[in-house]
Order: sequence, then structure tokens, then C-alpha cells
Amino acid sequence: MQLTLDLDSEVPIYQQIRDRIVEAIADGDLTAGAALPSTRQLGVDLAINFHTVNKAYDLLRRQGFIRINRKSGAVVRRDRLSGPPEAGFADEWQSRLRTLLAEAVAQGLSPQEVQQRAGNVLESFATPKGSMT
Amino acid sequence: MQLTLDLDSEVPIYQQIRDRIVEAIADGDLTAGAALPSTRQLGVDLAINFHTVNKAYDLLRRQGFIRINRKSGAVVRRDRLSGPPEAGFADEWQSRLRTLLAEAVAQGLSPQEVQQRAGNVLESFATPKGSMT
DNA sequence: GTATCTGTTCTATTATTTGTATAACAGCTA
DNA sequence: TAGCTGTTATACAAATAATAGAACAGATAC
Repeated sequence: MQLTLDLDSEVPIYQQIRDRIVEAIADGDLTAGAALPSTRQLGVDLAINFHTVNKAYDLLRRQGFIRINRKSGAVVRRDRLSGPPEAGFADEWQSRLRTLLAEAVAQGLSPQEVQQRAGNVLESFATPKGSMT
Repeated sequence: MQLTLDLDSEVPIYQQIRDRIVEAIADGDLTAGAALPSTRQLGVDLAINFHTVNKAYDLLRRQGFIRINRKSGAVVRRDRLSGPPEAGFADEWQSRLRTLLAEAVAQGLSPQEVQQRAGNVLESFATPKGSMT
């Protein structure tokens, strides 16, 4: 959990934390059952208030990425590829995908270029950690 | 310019306007040189304040999608596929793409499924308006 | 048991963002 | 001239973001 933040970004801190953890799950750096740092500990590490971390964790919980027990703390709920997505997730997600891809096409990137970039990103997710020799 | 808004959405109104217009450009519904409605007129049509429309237009202008003259009003700056993107756009965009794709993969969608959906969206952009028979 | 760490909840404050509102000015056009 | 336009300024209410302090209860380590 290195997790670098950009305090000057327009993106809220709790959203950045949420995004980095989601990416870590997709990358395979965080697998099912992996424990996240406590909110207070991560707050100290990132030099931010633990309430902000708590907000990020609560968001991840509501979106189905982690489970939070008073006992074991925050734990990654499900490994990638090992179950169907949350109900109603796909539609809302594809709507956001459409907006994001439209932005690139409207800026002048060719659909081929966009598809290439998406493929590269997905490949980086599918590739296990230390498997490039 | 039908442009449907969801006033109950978490997404700010000015952001929704911006997103719909960007999608219209990618779809080919708005081509280079096309004039957008005046801020006051669109405000009336959408039953919102014209300052909110102005904020959306100003955002589109700063992001390079439109030009605004006191004379001709808001005009689409560049058609899709007809020029290089704004400087520094690709990097920041790919970062957001990575976050969005990670979300789908972490939710359990297979990379193949994700790539398929991205391909479908891009295909809908590449396909001219009334070309499905 | 005691101490510590944890998640959880509550209240509070400050700053920023969002959306609306009114007004005024300047330029273009019918 | 009258009307529409973009632009700018100010103001306000509501919501959001981030911080802060305090307290409670359950789990864990000594």
C-alpha cells in the first residue's frame, strides 16, 4: 500500500484513495481477503485526517469492493474475475465509459488509437505482477 | 440539441451539459462549425439558469471543444478525427481511462467483456447517423 | 486486568462548489 | 430603436470536502 496522493488535484482526497485501491485490485496487487490498513494508520501514513480515509473506505464498501468488520477491519471482498458484478453496475458504468471515450474521440484521437490504449490498460491488469522478463 | 438532463443525479448540471455535447461531437451529431444554442435560450429550454449553461460552455471552451465569439456565439471547434488532441490531453485522459477500466475489472467483468463494450461504443461513434437499415 | 488499537458515531468548523438570482455593459442585428 | 447576445460583477442558499475533537465498544497484546 504505497498509494500516492496529489493534494493539489481537483479530485477529492477520499476519491483518490478509492481510485488507487480499485486499481490495486484490478492490478492484482490486492487479492480477495487482503487486509487494508486501519483508517487511523493510513491517515498517519498519508498525513491526512482519518475521517477522510474512513469516507473512502465507506465508499468502497457501498460499492461492493470491500467488507468492513469491527473484527478484521477492511478486507477486499472479491478477487477480480471471480464473480458477477454488482446488480445494476454494468449499465451505469457503460454510461460513464461512453462519456470518457467520447471525450477522446472528440479531441481527435482515432477510435483505433483509443481501442489500442484500452487494450494496453486491460493487458496490464491481466498480467501478473512480476511476469515481464 | 435535445439534450436530456437528470436533475436528481449527483453529477452537476453543468457537467451533464458538457458531457452530452462532447458525446454529440463524438457521435457526429455536432460537426465542426456547428452553432450551439445561446446560453439564455438553452437555459430556457432546460428550465435552468443561464449562468449554469454559461459554466458548461466555458468548460467546453477551456477544454478546446468549442470556440466562443461575441459575434457568432458558441461554435464547435473541430470535428472528430480531424486534428491532433490538445497538448497534454492524452496522459491525463489515459489516467482516467485506467481508473474506469479498473473499476469494471475489480467488479468482476472480464477484460474481454470490457474490451467488447469499449469496441461497441467506439463503433457507435464511427457509424454515421442514419446508416443502420 | 490494563493498555492499546480498532471501527463507529456524534458534533462542529472552515472552505469550496453548485445553482440560482439580479443587474449592468457592449456589440451585433433586424 | 429594440432585441438578442456574450460577458462580468455581486449576492445568496445549499451541499460538499476536509479537518478536528470527543466518546463508546469490541478485540487484542502485555
